[in-house]
Amino acid sequence: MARRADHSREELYENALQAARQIVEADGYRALTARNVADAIGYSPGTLYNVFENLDDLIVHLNGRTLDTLHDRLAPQQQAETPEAALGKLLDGYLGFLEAHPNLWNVLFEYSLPRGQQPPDWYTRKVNKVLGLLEAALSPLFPDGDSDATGHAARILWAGLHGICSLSDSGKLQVVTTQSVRAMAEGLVANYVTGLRVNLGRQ
Amino acid sequence: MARRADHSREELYENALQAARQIVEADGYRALTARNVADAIGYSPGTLYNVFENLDDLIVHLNGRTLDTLHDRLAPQQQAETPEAALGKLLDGYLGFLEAHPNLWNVLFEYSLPRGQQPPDWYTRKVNKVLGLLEAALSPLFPDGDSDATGHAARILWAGLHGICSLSDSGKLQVVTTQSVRAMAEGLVANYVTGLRVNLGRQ
DNA sequence: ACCTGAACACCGTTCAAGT
DNA sequence: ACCTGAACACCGTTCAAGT
Repeated sequence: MARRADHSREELYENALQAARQIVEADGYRALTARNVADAIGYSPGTLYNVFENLDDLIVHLNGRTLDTLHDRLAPQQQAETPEAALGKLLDGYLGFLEAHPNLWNVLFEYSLPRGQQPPDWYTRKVNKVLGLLEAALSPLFPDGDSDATGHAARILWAGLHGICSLSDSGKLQVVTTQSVRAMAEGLVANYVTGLRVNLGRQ
Repeated sequence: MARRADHSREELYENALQAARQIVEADGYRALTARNVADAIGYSPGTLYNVFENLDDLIVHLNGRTLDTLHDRLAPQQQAETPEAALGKLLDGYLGFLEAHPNLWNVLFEYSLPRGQQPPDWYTRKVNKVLGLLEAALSPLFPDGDSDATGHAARILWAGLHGICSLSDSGKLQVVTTQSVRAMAEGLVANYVTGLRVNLGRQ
């Protein structure tokens, strides 16, 4: 067999990522296998390893695109009078994204690189870009422009919200509470921000 | 081949769960396979399906034991003057458990039942028992004895802390922050509890 | 140079066949 | 009644062989 060159390397990359996305959206994370992606683009499994290092690498690229999509959805809703209002908009956008693309969100967070392995720099940059939106919303609470403290608070709040969303996604929340994800997220944000206001004013 | 009856059904159950625990502690979640457990107890894979419904069922039983261990570690440290002090002790205990048994903790939270499937009642009761410790710590903040509100707050805080621990466990936190898990958890608890105090007093 | 497809070393789960 | 072990339908990944 051999060299078909029906598609350039770039076309293969593009087709594979689009197929991966469709497979995930349609059938979830578990259906995202090398064989399924290869089938969908009409190539053998081996060919994928010509374009991607391995399946992990393909998933990181898919998740990179998901981060871009998420950022583009959240970025426009940035102007708001108060941190509370800005966070409310971001939360709406985030939960809206989760509802629109539950399986993509699931891969984004349920997948993790093998222990000890780090994502590429361009990937980390995309994560920080999304986190930047949260920092911008929180920054008025830190009037001395303490960007370190703002960044820390943003990451704590992000991680906290992630806990709510991920426990809900995996079904672990429904069995111990009747609260909705939205109610819990709003409860967390409201009290955390009040706490920040009070404790920052105090010092 | 055939009936050995070297071990009763109860002994097989016990041996399998102990082997599962050892495999997880030594080599992590991924090493927990039916074949590995069967090997470890000296039986064939098929025998496991005589004792457990399937591998999911075995994992739920393992996680049930982990929940018991966690509860027994957290329960003794219950008397404290303030909610803040009580939460500090619980947090210490929880992070201590995580450090002592990272792989068991990982299975407890990374594993989830197939979509739509619910854990057995006895399992949910164990989860709620641990959550009860958190409720007890928070309850002084709700002087009118509003157990619904206490339960909601406990579950929000628990989910938030879970987000921090799980993002850290999967390596997603280290690449975007230099904060320690403990610092983030303390930051979340401190501000959330301050927020609760202020917002509950206000209404 | 590129692609194939068989191969390797694994999975969870089932079940006919044995004692 | 209990246990085995081969079998089925899958995995990710590699690589000799082909064009």
